[in-house]
Amino acid sequence: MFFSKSCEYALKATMYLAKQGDNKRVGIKVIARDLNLPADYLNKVLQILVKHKLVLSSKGRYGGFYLTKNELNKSLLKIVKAIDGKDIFNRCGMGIENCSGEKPCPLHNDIKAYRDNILFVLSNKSVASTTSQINNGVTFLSKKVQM
Amino acid sequence: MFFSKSCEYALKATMYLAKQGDNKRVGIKVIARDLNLPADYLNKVLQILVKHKLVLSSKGRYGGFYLTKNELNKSLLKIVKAIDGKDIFNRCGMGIENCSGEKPCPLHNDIKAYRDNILFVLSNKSVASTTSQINNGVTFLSKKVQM
DNA sequence: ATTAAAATATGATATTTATCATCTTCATTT
DNA sequence: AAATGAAGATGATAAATATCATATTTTAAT
Repeated sequence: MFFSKSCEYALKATMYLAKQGDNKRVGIKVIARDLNLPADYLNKVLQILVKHKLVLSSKGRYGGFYLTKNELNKSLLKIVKAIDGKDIFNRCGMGIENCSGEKPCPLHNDIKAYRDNILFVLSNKSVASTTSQINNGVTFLSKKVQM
Repeated sequence: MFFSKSCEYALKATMYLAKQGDNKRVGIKVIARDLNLPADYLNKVLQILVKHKLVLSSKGRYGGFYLTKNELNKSLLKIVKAIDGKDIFNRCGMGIENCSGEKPCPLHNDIKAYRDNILFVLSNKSVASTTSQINNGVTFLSKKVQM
């Protein structure tokens, strides 16, 4: 309905890493177990984020995925765009090719208004910003209450 | 990003039929040609709408798909729900199973606001309401300007 | 009655997305 | 240096969605 599954996984995983704090390396198996996600698939997704430098990784023993201050300050929008592509926020809601402000589809203005809004939210929320609410038990990343 | 292709096709086709006016029967080939959509697939989609009584049809020579006042007054939301299912507006944006107001994911409130807005628009816009703007050249259903 | 033109029903194929599995590369510990 | 445990790369499979194709049923005109 909104993001692809890959994108959902990417968001969960980065928020999860953020929650673990600065520079804490976590292996894919642990992330997948805690978030209840298929490990190998999540791995692929994270590798895309690594390529986009939205997540860091180190190989070898005691390696894993992690974030530093730099990654923690990036917006959630960057995660979304890295996985679902740059123009999921531009594509016409009715699938009309050259739908635009000048030549809109019947839903263009309605959809655009609200989309711009969510775009704004995602571009203004940093990965780090989700952590405190999660730690306070205000929001959750999985069915299970705590990890 | 929002609706499935099937749903996009359904919306286009009903708006197209609305534009043709009351009781005007149009065959699938003509609809598909005018909207630039794959005819056989569109056919399948329209048959779902027929089953939901959102579109009427008559078989045989001079048959086709059409709308009456009754169908014209139904909301766009009904089209969407018939094709993409009842709960595309409820499913958690991050894919968390029991995400809810009490136990929200980190994006719950933002996404909910967005979706509620779209839901409101769709439930308040009738199929017929899209016609005049299309006829006035304010909005469009396909690349081609007129049909 | 026959025929033609339409929807309806159904199944096969293709494409996209998601998942599973395996092998390679690399860094760290011993 | 060797062994281990992690990410990285790649390919195979499965599932969901979209598309293509065909045979059947129905209606209306002739």
